[in-house]
Amino acid sequence: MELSFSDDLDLGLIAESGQCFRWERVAAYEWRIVAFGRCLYAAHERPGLLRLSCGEEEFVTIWHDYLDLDQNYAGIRERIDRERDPFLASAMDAGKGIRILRQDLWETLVSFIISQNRNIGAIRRSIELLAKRCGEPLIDVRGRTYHAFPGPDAIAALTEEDLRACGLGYRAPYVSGAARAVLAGECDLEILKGASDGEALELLMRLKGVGVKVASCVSLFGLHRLDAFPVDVWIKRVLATAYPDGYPFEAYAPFNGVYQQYLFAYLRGTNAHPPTD
DNA sequence: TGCCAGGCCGAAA
DNA sequence: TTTCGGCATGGC
Repeated sequence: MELSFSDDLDLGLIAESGQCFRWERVAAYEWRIVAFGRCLYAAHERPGLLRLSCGEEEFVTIWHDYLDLDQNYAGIRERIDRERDPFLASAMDAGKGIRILRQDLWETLVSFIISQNRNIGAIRRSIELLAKRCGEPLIDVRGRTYHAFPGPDAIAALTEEDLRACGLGYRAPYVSGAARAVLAGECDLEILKGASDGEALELLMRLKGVGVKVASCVSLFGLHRLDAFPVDVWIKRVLATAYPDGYPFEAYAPFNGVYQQYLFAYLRGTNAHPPTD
């Protein structure tokens, strides 16, 4: 099907934004996206028009929400006083098209436990190995195999050796522990979804291997708490250099996480853009 | 090859 | 309460 859009939406920027790890570039303007046990091919056909490999029904039930298409990102950008914060203004110009995906909570939790102290390429690799090892094998619309992200039961059933074979290193017991905590109900994903922002952070950090940074990423990308503000080495750097007198968290609420994402993408120097002609 | 990565844990100060 | 060493591994 075709999807016409007028708000921010740049697949390349989203793919490289460090929030998702199962987007694979398959052509200049086309990505293969695995999420919620499905596989979607999405391509920039021309400005304002995507071509999607799914039908209307799957789009409405899955991908519309996944892409957060009910949120107005241009409006979120326009809240910023460009003269007062020229650095963020530049970051937004470069990152126009980024959206915060509504990803599966469990997958997001595991992904960001895996993410600690690793670069994005290595995170992708581990998640793919994990899915191959114990995720359900499926066939996409082009006949290629993909693997659904494994549930807590499948991951809990793996040995530490299995997990280390996915390149998890010392994070293996963290991933295993999270799976067991969810299975046992000690970490209730449904309760997390209904918790306040502060409660969600606190509950997530009860898991071993989940500190404030990972909990913030899970809040932002898995619970869609758009005010969550993950601070990694890149963000720490920009706070010290571009905002030596403090960062205006209060003024930027309740979208601190969205602005953080522009800053992150800007610092990492991603420059993927859809066709403009 | 070395440096670094969407950091966290546990101990020491 | 803050600081700091150690940690597994792979990308660049």
